[in-house]
Amino acid sequence: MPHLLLKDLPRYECLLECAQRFPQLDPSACEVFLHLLRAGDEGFRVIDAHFQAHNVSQGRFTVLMLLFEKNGGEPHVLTPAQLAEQAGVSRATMTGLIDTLERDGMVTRTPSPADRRMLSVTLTPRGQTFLESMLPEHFRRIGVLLDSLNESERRTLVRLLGKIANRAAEAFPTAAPGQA
Amino acid sequence: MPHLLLKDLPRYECLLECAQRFPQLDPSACEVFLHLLRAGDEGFRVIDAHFQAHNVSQGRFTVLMLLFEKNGGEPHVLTPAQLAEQAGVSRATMTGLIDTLERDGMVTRTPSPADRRMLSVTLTPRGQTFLESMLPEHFRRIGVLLDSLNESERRTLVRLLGKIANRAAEAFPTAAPGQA
DNA sequence: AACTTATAATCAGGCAGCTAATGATTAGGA
DNA sequence: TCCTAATCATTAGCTGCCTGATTATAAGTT
Repeated sequence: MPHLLLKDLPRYECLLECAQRFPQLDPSACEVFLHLLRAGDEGFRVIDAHFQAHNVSQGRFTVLMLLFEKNGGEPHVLTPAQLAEQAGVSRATMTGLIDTLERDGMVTRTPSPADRRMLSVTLTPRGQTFLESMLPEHFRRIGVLLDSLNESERRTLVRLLGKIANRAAEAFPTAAPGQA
Repeated sequence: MPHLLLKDLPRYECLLECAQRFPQLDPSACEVFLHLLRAGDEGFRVIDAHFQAHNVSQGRFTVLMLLFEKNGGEPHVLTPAQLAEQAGVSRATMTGLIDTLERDGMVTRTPSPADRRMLSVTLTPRGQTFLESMLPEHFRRIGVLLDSLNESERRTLVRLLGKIANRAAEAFPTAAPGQA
């Protein structure tokens, strides 16, 4: 599941040595890249452990959050296709996610009166309660992960991470975006 | 496969609104966290597309790299257990990875003369050639991803990402470390 | 009405990682 | 020597995600 399958990152000297053999290797770029994957993996591991304790996967959690009724907003009723689009997964995957969530009583499928091909997916009261019970710890964990960075460092991090993500999307656009 | 299943990150105002309902939610921490997962996912997507073009998974690539003979180093012959340890996967998973790599002629298993329970896994010439042919593009992609950051920004990023990873490992240690 | 095209949701099958259980071998202790 | 415990690799079966094919419905064309 993790993106980086390495217990320990290679030392910088090792990157330098490797760069002699492969002139394309930019040691400081590789170092940043490895740190990025590791930090992402570690952060994900922390929240995923909490997910597993509540018997929910990242995918199912995302679906619940997309359906979650915010403070005074409308009920957020979406079709499987809309959910798949916003979650960035294929419709087939979304079918499976909704299957599990429906079996667990978190969401319900209701046929659409206008178009019989379509369904509406709604969060049940049980799903609402579930989220409200687990979200505090979820947010607490994220807060702990970042509590050693001050506001200035956080702004810097957001800016630099944004640069990398934008560069990735621009230089290597996605070939087949999910379900175009 | 990605860690973050969201096409678009929530707006900051949305985090602020949510924070009114959940006092544990630290908006700037959440923003950094979302950016971290997204940047990690995007970076991984870029190198994984290259892996797929060469019919290799992240796991198999890691095994090949662990066995890769550096400039003048020794041949890097390892047992499946050592590979699993260094790659951070279970031994069962490593068995499967080696199965595939051996079927493709990238590595060989040889019985250990000293201890008949053990094997040695070795990179074949074909595996060596394979790595040498794909690594330049691999490193090139990492260079492109980071080419909009100067050296100062890279050092900052390494430092801040390191802080997060260390905080994660320290505040939320892994419960069952692979195969202890 | 009949035909074609597009779209919604689903089904079938695959792959990568995991845990738990198994068989073979080694090491240590009485 | 024999018994027990530990270790190595493997197998079997699970989950979560994926792609590609399938079925039902809708909409446009003639």
